[in-house]
Amino acid sequence: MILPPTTIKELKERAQQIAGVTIGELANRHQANIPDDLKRQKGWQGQFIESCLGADAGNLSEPDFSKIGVELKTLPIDFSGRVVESTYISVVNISNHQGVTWDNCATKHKLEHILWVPIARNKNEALENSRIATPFLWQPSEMEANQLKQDWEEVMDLVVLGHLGQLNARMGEILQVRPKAANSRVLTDATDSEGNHSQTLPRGFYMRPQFTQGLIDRYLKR
DNA sequence: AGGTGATCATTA
DNA sequence: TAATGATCACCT
Repeated sequence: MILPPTTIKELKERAQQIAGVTIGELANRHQANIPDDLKRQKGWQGQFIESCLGADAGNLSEPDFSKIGVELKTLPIDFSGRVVESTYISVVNISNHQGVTWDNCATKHKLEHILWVPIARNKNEALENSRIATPFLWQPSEMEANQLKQDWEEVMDLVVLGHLGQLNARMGEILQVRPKAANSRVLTDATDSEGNHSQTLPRGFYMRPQFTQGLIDRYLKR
């Protein structure tokens, strides 16, 4: 176990130490085994980087580095710097949203300060050849923060009104809503538009690749 | 069951 | 081929 960083500076220094390193080299340093692929261990890279940097929030709905309020996100890119996937942020609270506002929700807290760890890989190439690019700390600008809030509130307004059928992945400029469950048969409790109990597929908030591509372009390129 | 970490796989 | 919908592993 690696102790959690107690300052932003300490986290920065740790992040800098993995810049440019391949997953294979990092696994050697930590005497960790690398899976053959991610088909059955989709979160392996993210959890591996977490353990390397000392994330301590476990599966609490709080930022990974609890003492300094920083969330860690690995960001898959290809070797030309293209973002290849969306970024999961948090669950959409469908069944227990009473009293939850943008300002007190876990989604906002996670988005307030993120350490992005871009990891480049070629599809169909061994995971050990993935290479960590330069990690960077990011905080939303005022405009970005406003847009994030708007995206979140549009979704939660539908949830509060019980208009769950209107939730879809086309909503949202930065954040979108997509299924987040073990499979499509999983159900979570909900309330429909007439106030009756119902059930629906659990959803999560994801950052659109177009947005994270903008971050990569800003931070990783000149 | 519902969070965390996400990527896979099919559709449009 | 980008985007949507589906899925996998681990943890509490």
